[in-house]
Amino acid sequence: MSLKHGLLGLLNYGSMTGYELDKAFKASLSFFWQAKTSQVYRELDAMERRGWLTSERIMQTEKPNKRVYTITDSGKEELACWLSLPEADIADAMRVKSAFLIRVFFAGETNIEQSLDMLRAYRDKCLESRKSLRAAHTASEEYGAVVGDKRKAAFWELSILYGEAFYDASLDWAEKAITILEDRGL
Amino acid sequence: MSLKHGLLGLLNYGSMTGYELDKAFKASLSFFWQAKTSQVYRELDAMERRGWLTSERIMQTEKPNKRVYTITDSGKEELACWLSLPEADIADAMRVKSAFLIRVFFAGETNIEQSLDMLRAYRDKCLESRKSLRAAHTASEEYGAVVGDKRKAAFWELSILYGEAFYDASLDWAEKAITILEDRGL
DNA sequence: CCAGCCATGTAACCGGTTACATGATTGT
DNA sequence: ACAATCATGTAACCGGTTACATGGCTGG
Repeated sequence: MSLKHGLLGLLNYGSMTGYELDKAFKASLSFFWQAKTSQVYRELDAMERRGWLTSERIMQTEKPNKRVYTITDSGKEELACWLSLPEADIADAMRVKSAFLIRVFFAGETNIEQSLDMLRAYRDKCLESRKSLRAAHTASEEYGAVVGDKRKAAFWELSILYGEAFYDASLDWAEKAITILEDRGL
Repeated sequence: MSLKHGLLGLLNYGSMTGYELDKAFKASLSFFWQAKTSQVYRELDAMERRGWLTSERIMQTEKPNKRVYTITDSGKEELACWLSLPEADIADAMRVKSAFLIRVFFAGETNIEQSLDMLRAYRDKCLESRKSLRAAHTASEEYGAVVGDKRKAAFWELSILYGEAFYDASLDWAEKAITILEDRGL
């Protein structure tokens, strides 16, 4: 149930509308978790029913009406509880799912050009993602300095560092894989 | 739809029962994709309805009756088609989902000991997974030599190499993160 | 005697995806 | 003129998880 807890974490920084939350989620957590706008609204509803949030409808004339969500004490408790789940649950949280690697596993069924194309496309995507993370990194450093909370900033940095390490490793692998296939003529 | 295609790929090596497929899936593809036994049976049903498979019930007296699945030409076509999807879909296949990283992102809300415990537990799990992949690697090398298909064996190796690179990078990151937090006293 | 393997599934539920609907304001 | 931004959702569907049901044979 990570989407709910991701949203709780963001709302813990301050009250927001569903629209703003959706954008905040996509701007910060989308590297580790993806959610469609329609799902965000549905989850907010469910969270309010559980008493983790309250919402207030605000009428506007110039713009569409909006609904501002605020985390409750019960929601803060739930967040704290989720953040301190024991180590046992970490194995679950670590799990990798990659359709790409299933394709690699079965790529022996395709021809040489096809498998090399696939790997080259993967390498290019990794390069692209790596570049956009570099931008995110500098943006986060500046933001961290503004906010002034060194502890929070340190963890934001760490999560970005993870992403960089991940893409660097993926890139190295892709380049090595391409070289191996080219050299062996497979 | 990776589970369906993973199962197709395995059935393409030879006909099997649902039970055997489930075990084969868990033995080979479970690093990149996880599926419960009950889901495997459900997917096999759906795949048969689509005409990708046929099944034959085999009565046994000493053991429970079984049902052997065989890939059809239409299923082989579908597999080939999936394996040659264009680069556009690779971005989708690359996507990372990690509840653990959401926890890291919000770990600034918890205390020092809690966040260090979390990172140490993560590091330990990585070490464990890394060790079991080393075993899988040697097993795959031996199996590859027996099968004799160098091309297939090369891709099995590559997918395991990916896993090793992934866990090595995760481990390095975790150790670095622990050092940073300890040094800065955060 | 009990654990574990063999072998099949069903039912309910939850979470994620796709497609659709509305409609005013602001900037190029 | 056209796209983007603001702002809300609904409905149907698909994929993954949890819990449950059955039952004989084999090895420690």
